[in-house]
Amino acid sequence: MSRSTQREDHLKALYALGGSRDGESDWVSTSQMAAHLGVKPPSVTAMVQVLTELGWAEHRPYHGARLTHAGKTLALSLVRKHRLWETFLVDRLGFDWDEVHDIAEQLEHVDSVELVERLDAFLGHPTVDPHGDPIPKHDGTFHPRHDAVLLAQLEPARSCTVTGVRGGDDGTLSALKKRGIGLGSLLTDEDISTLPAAWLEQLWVRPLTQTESQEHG
Amino acid sequence: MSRSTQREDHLKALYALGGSRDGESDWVSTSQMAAHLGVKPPSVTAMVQVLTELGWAEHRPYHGARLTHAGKTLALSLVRKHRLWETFLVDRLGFDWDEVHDIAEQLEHVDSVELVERLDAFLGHPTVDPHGDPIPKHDGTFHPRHDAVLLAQLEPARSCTVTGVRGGDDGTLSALKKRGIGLGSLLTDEDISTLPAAWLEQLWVRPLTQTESQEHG
DNA sequence: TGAAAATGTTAGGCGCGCCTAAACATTGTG
DNA sequence: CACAATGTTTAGGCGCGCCTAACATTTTCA
Repeated sequence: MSRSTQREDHLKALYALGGSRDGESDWVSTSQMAAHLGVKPPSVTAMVQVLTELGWAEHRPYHGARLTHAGKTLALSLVRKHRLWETFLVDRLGFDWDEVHDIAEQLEHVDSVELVERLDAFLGHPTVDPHGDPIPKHDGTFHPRHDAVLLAQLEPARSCTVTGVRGGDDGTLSALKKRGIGLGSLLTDEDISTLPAAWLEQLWVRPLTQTESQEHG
Repeated sequence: MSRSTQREDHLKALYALGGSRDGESDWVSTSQMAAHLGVKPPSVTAMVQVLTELGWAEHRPYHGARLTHAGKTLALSLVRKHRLWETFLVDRLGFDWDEVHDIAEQLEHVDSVELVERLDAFLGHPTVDPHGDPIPKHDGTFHPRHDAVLLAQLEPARSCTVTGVRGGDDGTLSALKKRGIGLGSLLTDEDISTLPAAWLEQLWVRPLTQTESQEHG
């Protein structure tokens, strides 16, 4: 039962840095986690040992740490909470998508299963959050992005729509907002060539089908 | 700027136990606060000293503590947050009024002025929470209960409507719910005589006007 | 009034999560 | 194969918020 905000944050870091794929999570170094969490490596080592005792992670000294199945389940429930709250903040309270991360970070640590489920229902069981990231279901399953590729991998001379933003630090998000780019935005071939190169690796997009391309002229 | 959940909780306790009246707050003993917070008196003494250094309370050793003006303002903003979240939980998420206290307790510590103001607007600037307690405005002002008296002080043979519940521990609230009593419930003279005596000191009610009495037969 | 009871504060210790400094492993290179 | 460079863990210390035990003050009432 022992949770606490810090444990949860370390768990999330472990998931964010190594747990994305199906099946086994990847090994993550303590310094990676430390950088991600804004903390020094020894602090992470200590916390990872706690997570290990709780059965949520395993730790191979000098090699790294990774989530157990139980840890991954828990991490997914945190991601779920985070993304539901972000959806609430943007869809219902009218925040911009670049303002909500820090607030959701705090809200996600509120401890009440009932609250999450009611929030989910209130929002109409959304499947993606305002950044286009999929929202895990209560049972931990979720649909990874389908159809989507990173802009950098898009075949040349192809238009697309924006379906998500990777990473999602507030700086990038507000820069995108300034250029009028949001979820669902249409990017033509010419648009794309004017974008900062860094964004090519950050924007998830779905190529337009033939029909769609014609609709948009 | 230094806040933290514990400081906030002690501030709220100080307000709840002594700060209700207009003008000066009452002196509150450390053991009263300790009982209220589920903590031992020495812990309160220590925290009260911190609050004093921050300018939010003053402490007369062996006599008690009370809020400064600044402390009261801060406490009111916490009360505001708490009651807005309770309103959200009941009105929007469909919780019963006896289920929301603990959750609101956590939500109220989320730190974002913008969030509170947007929530307030989203809820339509409510003036009372689901327990009938007034919600302070952003500037700290609020309308204390008007027209309302405790049931125990109601003149005999008078019907009334329920406008609030004092204290509001979950036990009482769920007992009230079981008897079908909520905000706005009509209590006739006969109804009242069947209620547990303890409730007479807990229910805020507004006596029915002559006209209203006739409408209800 | 003045001793006993009740109440409040100070002293000292503990767990948590963080830090720095120092010791230790791992890896790559001469 | 030794050794330097890099990365990781252990050792030891700190602040916060809590505790118990010991000490101080106020209140009560014989």
